[in-house]
Formats: sequence, C-alpha cells, structure tokens
Amino acid sequence: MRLVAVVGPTGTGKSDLALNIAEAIISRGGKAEIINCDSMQFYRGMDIGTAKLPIEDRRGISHHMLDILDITSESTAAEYQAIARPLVEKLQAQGKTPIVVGGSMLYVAALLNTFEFPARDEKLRQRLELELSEHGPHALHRRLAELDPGAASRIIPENGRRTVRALEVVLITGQPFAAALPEKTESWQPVLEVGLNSERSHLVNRLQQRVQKMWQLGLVSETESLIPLGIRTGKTSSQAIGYAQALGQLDGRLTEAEAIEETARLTSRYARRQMSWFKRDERINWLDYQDPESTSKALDLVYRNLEL
RNA sequence: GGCUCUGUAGCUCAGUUGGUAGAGCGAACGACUGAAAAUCGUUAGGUCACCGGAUCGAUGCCGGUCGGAGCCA
Repeated sequence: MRLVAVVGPTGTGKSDLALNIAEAIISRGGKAEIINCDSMQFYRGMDIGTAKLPIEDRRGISHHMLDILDITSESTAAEYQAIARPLVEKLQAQGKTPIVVGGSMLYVAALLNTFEFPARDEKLRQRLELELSEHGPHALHRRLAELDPGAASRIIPENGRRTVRALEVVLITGQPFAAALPEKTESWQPVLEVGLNSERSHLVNRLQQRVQKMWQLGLVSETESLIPLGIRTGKTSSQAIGYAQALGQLDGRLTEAEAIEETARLTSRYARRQMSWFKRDERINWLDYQDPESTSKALDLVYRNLEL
C-alpha cells in the first residue's frame, strides 16, 4: 500500500496531520508529497476563507492541486479524478507516497473509489435546467420515472438537481442510472485512510472561532479583491461559504456580525454533511483531534500499513 | 402620567368568526455517481407571558398583573 488519505470535516486539523505524516515518512527515508482534495482550495486567490496553508507553513513539502483554477472556472469531481489519478500514479512511480488531504466528499470518492462518472452533455443539461426552473422538479421526476423507474425510485421527487443529472445520463446513454452509492465502497487502489473528527459540539465551537479569525485576517478585503476577477459569477467559487457572506457585508446586505454568524452556521452544517458522507466509508480509521495521542496513533497506522 | 399597539416553537412571525396550533430559519438525523462549501428528505421542539372571571369548553372573550414598542403630555 502506498497511498494515504486524510479526510474528515472542515477545521479538524487535516492539513497539519498530513504534514506530520509526510515528515514521518521522510524521517524514515521515504518520500512523500501532498495532494489537495478540497474543492475550494483549487481556486487562486481564495486563501483565507478556504484555510489554505500558506507556502511558508508547508514545511518544504510539495503540495499539488492547489491554486489550479481561476475563480471563474467550474470545478467538477470528474475532472478532478481525471487529473488526480495520473498524478497519484506518477508520484508513486517516483517512489513517493502521495498523501491526499481534503474534505470534499465527492472528490475524495472520485479519487479513492471505483467510481465512474457517466457522460455529460452541457446543452442537454441546460435544457433540462431550464425545464426545471419552469415546471419544477416533479414534472422532471415524472419523466424520469417513465424512462428509468429504478433511478426515479431512488431520487426524491423534490430534488431537482439530482433528477436533472439522472435524466441527462439516461438520455445520453440510454442506460439506466444507478442513482445510489454502491453498498460497499470499492477501492481504486489500496489506501490508508485516516479520519479526523471529534464531538460535534466541540467542533461547532471551534468552527465558530475559526470564522471569527478569518474575518480578523481580512477575508472581507480578500473577497473585495476577487470581485473584479469574477467571484460573483463563478459557478463553483461563488458558492464558497464565507465569501458569499463577505460579499453580503460589502454590499451592505449584512452587518459584519451577521455575516460572521451566518458563515459559522453554514460551516457547521457543512461539517455535518461531510460526516454523514464519510461515516459510510468503512476504510477510515477515525481519530479524535482532541486526543493528544492522535498524531502518534496516525503515525503508528502509517508505519504499520505503508511500504516505506 | 394618558392613549394605542404588542407578548404564540431556540429565532422571525402566521393563525384560530371560542373546540388546546402552523410556516420559514435554526437544531438533531439522513440521502447523495460530472456544481458536493452543491442539491434534497425526515424528525424533535409550544401549560399560545402570568393570575382570575363568564363559558360545556379559552391561546382566542372580559378584568387585572408583569414585560416590550410607539404616540401624546
């Protein structure tokens, strides 16, 4: 096994643990590099709000998949998979251990699991989305039920987004769409997964403080500087938690206190969704970030499982 | 001090011409195959401010108490 992944909800110290793991591997004569798997850290210029590790804090370890997109480009899990997998293989061929770090659930799955994305058709998608906004999700869902009853039964009629994607796939491929996660996750290749988490109430508190700090560090002015670059229109980047609220503050729609409060709220809700996804990945070795032994436990797992 | 309005779920507020209540947000839980920091579902929360009265029956009507807002002096 020559692949490590550090996953879990935001704000649990994944980046730091990944660096510790990398250093531990190096101290044993191995080589290690880090691959980011946080969908918002792809964006150039989005640093404070994504808690991106500044270069001076990277301890000389190479980081990949950071700052690879302009704020106006769309990011997708399928593209990530297409880029990250060859990267993993390349590093491994060089005798390096890639350490994947991030909390973007679908992206982690796309990289680590046997996971094939069915085709996409931008024009068809646009037509379906138009239909969704005109007729609502139920009409589309009825159509899906005719074409692919199996998929329809697994997608709640209210969920327009997923119905659109299922219809898109069925119309392009003529094949039924699974519309459900596999019972058992199949690994793309053997991987040591380490998960970081703690009691929810503690994490919520911690996230609240982290958001506070982002404001102190200047998230609002960072956001302001991204306006001319198009943060308002970026399909993916404009959805980043914190940036949307900072824009609200800049527009006078929110007071600073409201912007901070809303950001903290959305962040902890996001953390919950991350957990509800990661929970089902039985490969994950969960550690409590409050446990002072957590780092040494993680290193222990590394020493026992990896070929160094 | 006088007049008017007001007190319903953690928050913002609907509502019941008298038959013990709802929505949005939040919370807890969950789903998830090319936007996933997305999209969506389920559930739990309420002696309807308090005390008394008339009524078969009050959150709703009457009286009072306490709290909030506004106007007048």
